[in-house]
Order: sequence, then structure tokens, then C-alpha cells
Amino acid sequence: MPGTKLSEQKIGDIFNVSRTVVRQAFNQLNRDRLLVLEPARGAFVAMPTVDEAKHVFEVRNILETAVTRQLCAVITNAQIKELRYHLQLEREAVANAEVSGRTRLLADFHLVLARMLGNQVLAEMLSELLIRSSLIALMYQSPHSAEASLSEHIAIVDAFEKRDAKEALRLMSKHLESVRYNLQLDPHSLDLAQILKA
Amino acid sequence: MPGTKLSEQKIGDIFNVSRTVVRQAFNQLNRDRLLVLEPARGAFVAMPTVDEAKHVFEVRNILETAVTRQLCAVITNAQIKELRYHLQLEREAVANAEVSGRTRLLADFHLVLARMLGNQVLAEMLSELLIRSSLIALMYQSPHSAEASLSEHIAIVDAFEKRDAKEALRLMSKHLESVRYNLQLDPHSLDLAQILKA
DNA sequence: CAATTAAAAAGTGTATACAATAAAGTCATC
DNA sequence: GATGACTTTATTGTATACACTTTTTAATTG
Repeated sequence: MPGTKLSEQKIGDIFNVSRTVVRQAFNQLNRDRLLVLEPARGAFVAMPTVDEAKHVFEVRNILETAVTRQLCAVITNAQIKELRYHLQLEREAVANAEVSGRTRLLADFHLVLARMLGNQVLAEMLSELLIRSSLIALMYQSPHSAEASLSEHIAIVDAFEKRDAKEALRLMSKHLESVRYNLQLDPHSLDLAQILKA
Repeated sequence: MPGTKLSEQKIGDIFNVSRTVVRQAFNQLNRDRLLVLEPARGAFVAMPTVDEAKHVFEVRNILETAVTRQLCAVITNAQIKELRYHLQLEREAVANAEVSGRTRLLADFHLVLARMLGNQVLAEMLSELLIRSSLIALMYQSPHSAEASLSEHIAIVDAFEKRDAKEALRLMSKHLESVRYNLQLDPHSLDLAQILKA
């Protein structure tokens, strides 16, 4: 949970490795903004601020808008089929109440789109943002239903199939806006105490 | 130089620190894509491929286009003054033949623009791309003159001052295109042997 | 009893030691 | 002279030890 302190020794004991290895992992997670390292104090699960959350979604919007626009122009039928298959996986995951699996699949949809452009730099950057989004969603629990996300994904793929770039762009922007809007980012709804004791 | 192997012990000796600290640095540079770590073999200065170089510039174009568009709508006179001051620094650096300083300042211009939007996530991502661009420029030596970059920067700020978003966008895209185009990315001009022995 | 301070405990920061792996060198063989 | 197996050397991967910092606990004092 965000804010939790992670002790090098304890984590090491769990996995039967030395602090050396744990510290490497901590450093990597720190670069991904999932952990905050306070000098001589320790590693804490990151608590992204409301501003940071908004910024992450702003950059996602910039990148994913570009992805949508470019992909619409070059997407192949085979790729659309691939997307349909992915949507099927999402559908099954949403049906099962298994939360972690479906969260990942719903995020993966966005990554699959980015990867289809063949730009690995872009895909990696978006991947980072998606991971941060997951932490944000965990912290600012979203009532946005998985069902809603799924149906929005379907609509986006429909637009891709029609090669309707304008519509795809509109839907993607709306989708991101929905996800962001449904985060409890408003001051009154942010029950910090609850988050801290969770 | 790209491709160079860096030994943990040797680097540690230079700075009088243990391998532990050097490895931490290597890991960070690896995350920034400046070093490639090959398991049990060592750390090598990254040699970005032509494709990677193109991808970096594509993502830069996406992000910086968005920065330009958004900034044009909200930029203040004080910020324009700040940009003018930066251009003055660039001018001085270009006048002095000091290469490393001017390269940094020319890249900084782009970062300053991003920071003006107040989105730190965006600024950090662009910063990463700018660093990678520097390595790319080092590897695929660009004949694009610093003077040309400077005058393009000036034109962009002029457009900002006129709040001419369309023109600013056009100029920024053209500028990035110039920089990228002037890299020796074409197969015939990539003298790998020369790079490897450099 | 609260507040302050000192001592103890726990945890991080770095160096070093040892194990595992890859590279380089050597010798024998064809 | 070139090739291939074996030995030696060098380098990385991980664990551990010690120094230093922070936190906690205990004791002392007003």
C-alpha cells in the first residue's frame, strides 16, 4: 500500500536474497516512480500526489492521442483481429471477478496499441505511465467500472475498423478522461487517513 | 564513446569508490539507456541503432508538438522574457567554440519550454529523450550547425510572442526534422568502423 | 506527568570477500 | 600454421561485515 515502508532486510528474508539484491530492486522501482527512497531512512511505496496523477494522465493523453491518430492510418486487418482477440481476453477477465488480472489486461490494451506502431521508445514510455496509473488507481480508488472501460475499448476498436481517425481520437480522449475523472482526485474525497492506515 | 566497455573496478579506482557505488551508477545509466548491461559481461556505452534514433525523435516530436501547442495558449510575457534570456545564453555559447556547453544549452531550450507547462512528468520524460538525443548526436555526428539551431529557436520564440500557435508548431516540427535529418542516419554514411575505433 | 536527553536498537550506506562466469592465453594435435 | 580443448586470468554477481545515521526506548529532571 502507498506509504508503506519496505525494509531491505525483511524483503530479503522473504525471498532469501541478500540486501544487495533487494537494493538493486529498490533502485529500479525508484526509477519507475513506484518507490520513494529517502536517504538513510528507507524505501517507501510512492504516494503520487493529485498533481502528479493529473500530469501522468495528461502525458498519457498526449501520447495515446498520437498513437491513435497514427495507428488509424496504418492499421492492418490482422492487427484489428489481434485487438478483437485482446478484447475477448478482457471480456473474460471482467467476467471473472479476479481484480488484478483484469486491471492488467485493461491497461495492456493501451500498450498493445502503442506497440503496433513499432516504436519501442514510445511503447516503453507509455508502459511506464501505465504502471504509474495502476499505482494511482490503487491510491485514489476509482469507481470507474471495468465494464465501462471494456465497452469503451470496444468502441475504439470499432472506430479503428472503420478507419475513422476522428472518431477514434474522440473516443480515446473521452476514455482517458473518464478514467481520470473517476479517480477520487477532489480534495474532499481524498481520505488520507484511510489511505495511511490501509 | 559508444560501444566502450566500462569496468567496474577501473571506474571505481578513478573516483576512489567501491564497485558497489559504481554498480549503482551503472544501473541508473542503464535505465536512462546510456549504458547497456550485458549479464556477466559488463557495462557498455549504448550504441543506439538507427531505428532507435528515429523513434526517439518521433516521440520528441509528439511531446514537443503538444508542448508548443499548449504553451502558446498560456505563455506569459515574463516567460517570453525568460526565453529571450535563454536565447542570449545560447548565443554566447555558440559564439564561444566550447562544444559541450553549447550542446547542453541548445538541448536545454527544449526542456525549458516543457517545464513552463508545469507538468513535471512531461518534463522528466522529455529530459530523458534529450539525453538520449545527445548520445545519438555523438554517435551519428551531425553537421547541423549550432548557428542554425539557434536561429530556429529564435524564430520559435518569435512565434510564441505573437501567440501564433500554428506558426510555432510548424517551426518546432521543422526544427526537429532538421536536427534529425542532419544526423548521418543513412546506411551509406554510417561508418561503423570509424565509430568503433573512435 | 510531560519534556528533555542519553543510551540502545534498528536500519541504511559502503567496502570487501568469496563464488560464479566469461575472456584470454597456452599447449597439443592435425 | 590453424584449430580445438584445457588452464589461467580477469571480471561480474552476491553475500557479508562494519561504519554511520535515524529511530526508538529509557531514564532523568523540572
